[in-house]
Amino acid sequence: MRRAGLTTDLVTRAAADLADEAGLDGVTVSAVARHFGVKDASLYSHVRGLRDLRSRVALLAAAEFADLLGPAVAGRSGRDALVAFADAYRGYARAHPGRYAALQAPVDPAADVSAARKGIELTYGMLRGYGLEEPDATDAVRLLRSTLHGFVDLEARGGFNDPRDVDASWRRTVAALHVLLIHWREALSE
Amino acid sequence: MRRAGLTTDLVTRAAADLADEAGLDGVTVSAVARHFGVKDASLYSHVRGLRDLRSRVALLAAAEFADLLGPAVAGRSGRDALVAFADAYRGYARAHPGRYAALQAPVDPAADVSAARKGIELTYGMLRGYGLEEPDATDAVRLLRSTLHGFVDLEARGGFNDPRDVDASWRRTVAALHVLLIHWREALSE
DNA sequence: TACCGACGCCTAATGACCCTAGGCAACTGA
DNA sequence: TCAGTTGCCTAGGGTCATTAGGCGTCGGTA
Repeated sequence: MRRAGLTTDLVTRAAADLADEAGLDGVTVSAVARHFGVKDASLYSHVRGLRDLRSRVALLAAAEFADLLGPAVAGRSGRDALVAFADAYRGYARAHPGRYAALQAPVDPAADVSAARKGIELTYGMLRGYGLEEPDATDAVRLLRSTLHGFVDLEARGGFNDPRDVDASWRRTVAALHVLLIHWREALSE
Repeated sequence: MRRAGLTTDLVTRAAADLADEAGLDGVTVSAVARHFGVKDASLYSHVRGLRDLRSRVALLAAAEFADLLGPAVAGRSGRDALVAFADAYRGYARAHPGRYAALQAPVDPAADVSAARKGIELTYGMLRGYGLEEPDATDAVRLLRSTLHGFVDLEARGGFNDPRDVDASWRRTVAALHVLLIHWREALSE
């Protein structure tokens, strides 16, 4: 009987692809097993279970995401960096909706969170060009993450029904964030 | 054998409460049946199935949400209206995380979407005080929804790890949105 | 009050899916 | 070549969604 030649990595990649196609809820042990033409139980040698599988997808996505965002901001600053960062962010979420969703799921505390932290650090680094210091930097990062995530999440769920071009709204949104960050100090002294 | 006295409405309410306690994924036919001390199959006289049940929770939430947001903005305008709106928005999401999550799920096309539309209209109405016209209004509504939803969603998922006070970040975020809306025209002509 | 029809809740049964335990065969390296 | 590892399997138990069909309970009517 031929072996399928599974590995933890192969299984994780298949799960990630499945997530993008069928949604994060579509990532099931059975579905992945089916994809490899293998019985459910066979996957348990490579993956601890469903939680573990989804966790691994999240980790994979976090690494990919950071690898995309890093180059986007490298060598840029200010508005250029923000636009590149935001476009890369939205681009990933659109190209890989399931992976992006996995990214939002609560992380297994035992997992390696370095990739996730790298993403946050990239955001802080990008904002350094706007000259914000604590606690403003934290507030600004939160605002930025909120807006980008919110837009992308609503878009993925089909939350924008109006015919008005969503791309245009996106550009406006990113532009608005830029204006905000520039005038942060003077506008928002508490 | 005593009857439990179920109705579609009772079942929906129980499901909504369950969503807030156990998350939207915790809303299952079995769990609701268990709550009433009834067999799973018994619920199918009142609800078409799991999809229908969750749909009804979303509808219930949409109505509650609109009933909360409406009074919050009534009689206010400008910054006051925005702050009241935003605080009511976040307040609902925090008090009813499962209902809020249900609100984001794709709506059954056959369902009554009037409550959802009412929420959007409230947002447009609130922005009227800022003197925005199309297409700026649509862009502004999208930015607003994105930021509020993003913040609330990240907060619910425990996405804000820093010790810095999340309430303070929220106030800053809402203040930032206000500044943005005031200067929308001059700052963002494309 | 006695009956009757409607329907509320039940049992039974199927099919997904998650997961564990234990076995055999297919690779791997000495 | 042969032994050990381990990849994948069978068997089996549990939860959950859903359908079909039955029975007893309740409200209304004679």
